[in-house]
Amino acid sequence: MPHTYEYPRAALTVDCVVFGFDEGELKVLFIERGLAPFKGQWAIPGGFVRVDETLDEAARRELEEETGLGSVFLDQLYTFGDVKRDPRERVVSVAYYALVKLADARTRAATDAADAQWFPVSKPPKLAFDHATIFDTALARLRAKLRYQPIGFELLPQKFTLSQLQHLYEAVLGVELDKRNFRKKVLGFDLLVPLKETQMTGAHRPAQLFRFDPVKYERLTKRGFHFEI
Amino acid sequence: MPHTYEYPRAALTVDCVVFGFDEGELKVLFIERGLAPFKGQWAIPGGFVRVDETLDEAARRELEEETGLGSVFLDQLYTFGDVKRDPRERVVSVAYYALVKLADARTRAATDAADAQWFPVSKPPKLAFDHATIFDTALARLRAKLRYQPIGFELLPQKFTLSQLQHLYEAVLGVELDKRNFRKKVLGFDLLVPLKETQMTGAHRPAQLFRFDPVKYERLTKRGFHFEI
DNA sequence: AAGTGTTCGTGTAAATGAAACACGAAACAC
DNA sequence: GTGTTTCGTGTTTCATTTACACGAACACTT
Repeated sequence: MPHTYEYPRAALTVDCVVFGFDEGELKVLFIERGLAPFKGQWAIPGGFVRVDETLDEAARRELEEETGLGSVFLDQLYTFGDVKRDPRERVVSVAYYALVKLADARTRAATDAADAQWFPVSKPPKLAFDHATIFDTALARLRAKLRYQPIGFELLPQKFTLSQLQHLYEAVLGVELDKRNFRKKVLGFDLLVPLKETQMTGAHRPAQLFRFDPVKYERLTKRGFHFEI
Repeated sequence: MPHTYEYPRAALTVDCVVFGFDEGELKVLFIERGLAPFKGQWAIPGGFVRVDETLDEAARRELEEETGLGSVFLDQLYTFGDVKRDPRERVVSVAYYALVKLADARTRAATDAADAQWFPVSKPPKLAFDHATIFDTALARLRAKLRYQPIGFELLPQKFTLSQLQHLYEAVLGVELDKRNFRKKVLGFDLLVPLKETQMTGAHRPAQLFRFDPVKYERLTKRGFHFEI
């Protein structure tokens, strides 16, 4: 069923830069293109926006279709509209970034799509289209937001220890943090609730588990509160 | 000349929230719609993206066409893609915000388009489409960015005094700032160069004029420097 | 020429927040 | 029960931020 318009129209896509935290380092998910152009090269998962879905819905749908990942943190990043970014025709892409609780999801959707693969953000493959630019933008945004918004938890299991959280920050931001000061600061925000469980891994004292409380966060943001690590 | 595609496509527009600083308060420019839908209501200036221009180019072109404003600071804001945001058909809008040196431009393009008008941001008119949401988003973004990026100058004349800058910050952020601390901090960034001129207005000691040095700013950002008011 | 009104430009002390730092507690392995 | 490993906690020092007042420069009035 063809569709006709008076003036030419750009195609509209969403692309989604998916981040996960695994083995102590930040990873990003790319998929291998099966079709030309850039056949065989790696790319950011994404696809066309349908006329009856919002941009957010399109991003979630594509993510689910291409990677099997559902219910992740999703945030709009930037819209890329260079005229020649796709060699075939004019394509404008609304880019998102997603944060995945990899440790929770791994069992199910380890790498659902056979052609999807996790890469350390420090060693991305050569990417198709302008996807290297999109990836760079997403990584910069993630690092910036991690400092002043409590989104680190989105990369950890629902129950996590303060050490895990600290290691996440250290790995993503590339800095060393003082243990006592870090705990003082994070707990001072009153966003984490201690659980009645502890985590035992290895031959040492068990660690207190926490979870993030989004309700408390909502309340605080309305009172103009400022998170910063 | 009709254009036909296999699947239906959304129309793509850019909208541009234009801010200016005048009479000690932050203003925003809206234009009155001459056509249905929302005929007679106020709206954010904008229009369709052509297939042979980037999004930034489209935003600048529309701004020039509808308001006569050229060479302004322009930054992408967010992309709005709700399915029903335009009652006629699916329209996705890439929103920008612009900062205008009103005092410089006033003589020429006071309000070039007869149907354009400046409103205090505290008293916007009823707006067409979802433009109230876009405006709110833009204002929030401007206030946030003003704190941690040196963009305040974009709303002032090229040559300005520190008092003018302070009043701008106070008006936009809605806070009172200490004069001595403000000057200490701003000059400490080493982004402003004192000119060999002073500004004489009224019967009192003349004020030193400064200009913003974008080159210095570039150099500093590459060294991971952090601006904050 | 002297006096008045107004904004400009400047330094220091107090208070607050950030950074540095070390050791006992709890679990498991042997 | 001894050894090994990570967990959990306070205080002091240093740096940054806040609070605050008065002489200087000019125009205008008398």
